[in-house]
Amino acid sequence: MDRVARRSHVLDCARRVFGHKGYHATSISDIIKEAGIARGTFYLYFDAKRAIFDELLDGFFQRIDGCIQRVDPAKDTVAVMQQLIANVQRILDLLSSDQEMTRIVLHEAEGLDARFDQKLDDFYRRIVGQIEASLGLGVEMGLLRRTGMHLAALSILGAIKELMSRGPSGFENPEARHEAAVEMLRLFWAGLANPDLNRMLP
Amino acid sequence: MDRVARRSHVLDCARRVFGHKGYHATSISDIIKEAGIARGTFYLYFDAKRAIFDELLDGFFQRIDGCIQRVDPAKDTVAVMQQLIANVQRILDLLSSDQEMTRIVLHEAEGLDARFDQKLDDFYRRIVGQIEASLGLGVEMGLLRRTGMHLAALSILGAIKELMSRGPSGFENPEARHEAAVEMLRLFWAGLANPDLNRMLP
Amino acid sequence: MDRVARRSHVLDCARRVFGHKGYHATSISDIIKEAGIARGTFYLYFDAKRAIFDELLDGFFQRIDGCIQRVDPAKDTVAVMQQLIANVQRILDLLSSDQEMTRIVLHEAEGLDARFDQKLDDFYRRIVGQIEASLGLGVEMGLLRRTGMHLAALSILGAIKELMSRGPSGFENPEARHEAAVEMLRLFWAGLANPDLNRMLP
Amino acid sequence: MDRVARRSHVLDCARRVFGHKGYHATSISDIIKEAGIARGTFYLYFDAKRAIFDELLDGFFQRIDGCIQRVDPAKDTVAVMQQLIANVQRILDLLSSDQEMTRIVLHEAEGLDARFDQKLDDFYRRIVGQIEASLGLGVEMGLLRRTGMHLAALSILGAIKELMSRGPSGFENPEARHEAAVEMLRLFWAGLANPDLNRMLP
DNA sequence: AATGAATGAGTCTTCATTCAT
DNA sequence: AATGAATGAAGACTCATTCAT
Repeated sequence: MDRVARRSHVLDCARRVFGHKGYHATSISDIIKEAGIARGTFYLYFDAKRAIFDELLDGFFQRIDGCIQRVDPAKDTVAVMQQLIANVQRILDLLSSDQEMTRIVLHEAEGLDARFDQKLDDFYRRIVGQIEASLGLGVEMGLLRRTGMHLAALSILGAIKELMSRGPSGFENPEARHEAAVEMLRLFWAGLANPDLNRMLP
Repeated sequence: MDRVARRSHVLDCARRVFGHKGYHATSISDIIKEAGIARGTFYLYFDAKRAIFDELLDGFFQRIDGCIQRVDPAKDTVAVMQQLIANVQRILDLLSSDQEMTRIVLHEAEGLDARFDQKLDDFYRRIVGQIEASLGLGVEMGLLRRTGMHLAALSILGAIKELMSRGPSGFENPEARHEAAVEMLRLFWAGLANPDLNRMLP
Repeated sequence: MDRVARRSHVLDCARRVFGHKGYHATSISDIIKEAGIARGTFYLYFDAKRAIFDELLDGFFQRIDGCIQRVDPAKDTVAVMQQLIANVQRILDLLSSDQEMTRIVLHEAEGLDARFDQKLDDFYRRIVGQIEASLGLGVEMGLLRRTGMHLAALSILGAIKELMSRGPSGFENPEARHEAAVEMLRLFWAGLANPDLNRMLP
Repeated sequence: MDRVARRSHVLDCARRVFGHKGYHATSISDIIKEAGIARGTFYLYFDAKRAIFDELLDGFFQRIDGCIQRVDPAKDTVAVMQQLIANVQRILDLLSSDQEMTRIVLHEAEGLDARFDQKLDDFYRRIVGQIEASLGLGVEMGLLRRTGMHLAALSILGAIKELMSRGPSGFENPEARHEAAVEMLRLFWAGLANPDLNRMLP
């Protein structure tokens, strides 16, 4: 096994163990046992326990960033909606395809270390920024109202996080994820109100 | 200082340190240094590090539970809305008043220990259940549509969590919190769409 | 309760606890809980954990010493034997009547502390000395052979100790103890007797 | 130093320290100081303080078990006696050669822990059983009387124990040990012998 | 490159003893 | 005399990291 292959093998194993036991409960011993390498070998590839965790996080964040695509301001409202739905769905798909990292990010990655927290915070702010940008586009197109967009962006992020944490477990099914993405759009686009009553709002 | 006062003094100090450094990074030494007591004294009041953290968590959860009040199904829609806003605001007020515990629960409390995680999960499920119950009431009153209520409940929880994690920092101001509560209601009740366009939704 | 009564009450309780849990596993907390007194009160009556244990040991040793009575060199061989049997039996009786202390001395009292070990060693040497003196009397009377008396004395002590440690459990019955005393005499007498007198044994 | 050598080096050191200070008074720090290793290294070879003590005990018990050999019921009474003497002497030799473990077992090993006590008790019962079996052989051969064999077995065990605890200190000399073994046989044989055969003793 | 033995700082927890009330 | 809160030294054990082979 060459350097690169071994490196990524160890990363895989670490991800599995971290996802299973959490950061603190995972020891270097766990990782090298899973990877079938010697103690010293681990430090040949990674500087420290923190470093390998860091790297897992970075890779995961990058993949998520890749899911979000700039919305093309087509004239057709439906086409815009579809792009938004597609963005959400790509994220749900990715998270579902890497449940270990999802679990790590949602449940284990906070409160470990000031540097980790900073990185995580940066990531989330970036996500929120991108959501806000998308919403801004909708505003410009006259599709969305002008106020409360920051709160909305936070809510959308929170909704995705809760969905993955505590949502229905049938998410291995891609259609369930599509359905969820559509439902999210429906919720945030149109709200919960009975359509007939919508106009009484202040 | 009598037993009760000292006990709550130690709890306060522990909360401060946990909030600052996180559960794992906090050692008993940190707590007793902050509290100005001897090592043995700590164990006179608390069985273990876990126990004091547990107690902090329990107390906080209880206070949050106390914030949520059953909505009275008044005939007047506005009155219902006001009750919902009041619920959200009470929660925001509490969380703002105890930022250390808020930080602990949001950022540090997961992934510590199977028991803690269970407790936290139970708490969140309870909250989601209460939100769903409130929404169900709205459905029965004909105010809200019938579908997607679970996703909505998760989103509302997620929204509050993100708001406290990453929301505007001006939350020491009670009016800012009131404003946020109103805005949340507006968002979830009516959605983001430009009111004129609402009816084009599928 | 006056000073003296309380003191001996605490001693009793300590004996019970030490006998039950052993010296190291017994904490001051155990003792004061059993005695129903406060922590500080314990130290009003005893200097330290060691001190109360010491005192228990001393009292017990004294009582055992009191069991052993100088053998009167009667002309009648049978009378001598009876005195020896009576000595052994008194010891067995005492040990049976205070099983806690017996257990402590046999199983817990060694290896605690150089001073304790010294005290215990002194006690056992004294016992061995007394047994040797008795045997010496038998030698002088022409009843016993002249050699190997030290080994014999050690064996008799060892026999009693093993009997109490690992012997039949029916020792609550005084007759069983009498029987054992007689049997011990038979065993050691025949081994020690002046060969010419051996055949007079029962 | 390779793994095996280091392991047995640590065992040796631990035996020395335990023998000197007793189980409770010995800390891991004492052992590693004696062995010249780091704290963590100790735990590389042994799971816990209990574990290393356990291992010392087990090894010692095994060696003692190895000393006791089944008596061959030769026709020649003297040959039987010689075998018995040889058994006793092998035990005395072993105990003399490992005075630290002897001290530990006799003075320190009881009252430490329920599991240790059980192990020790099992060991002693096994020994007593083997002595009784030997005596039973003598009974079958018509050499010994039929009664009191359990007390006799306990006495023989007790005798050996006292001999090693409080016996003459000249036991480094193998001849002194031989002499003692012979003397023990003389004492107990005469006590146990079938009265008809008593006079054949030397 | 790979190994795995060695390290030692750091953690939680216990408990005999003291001392202010 | 009695109390019981407070003390802090000491102990067992863990584990990320280093380094000689």
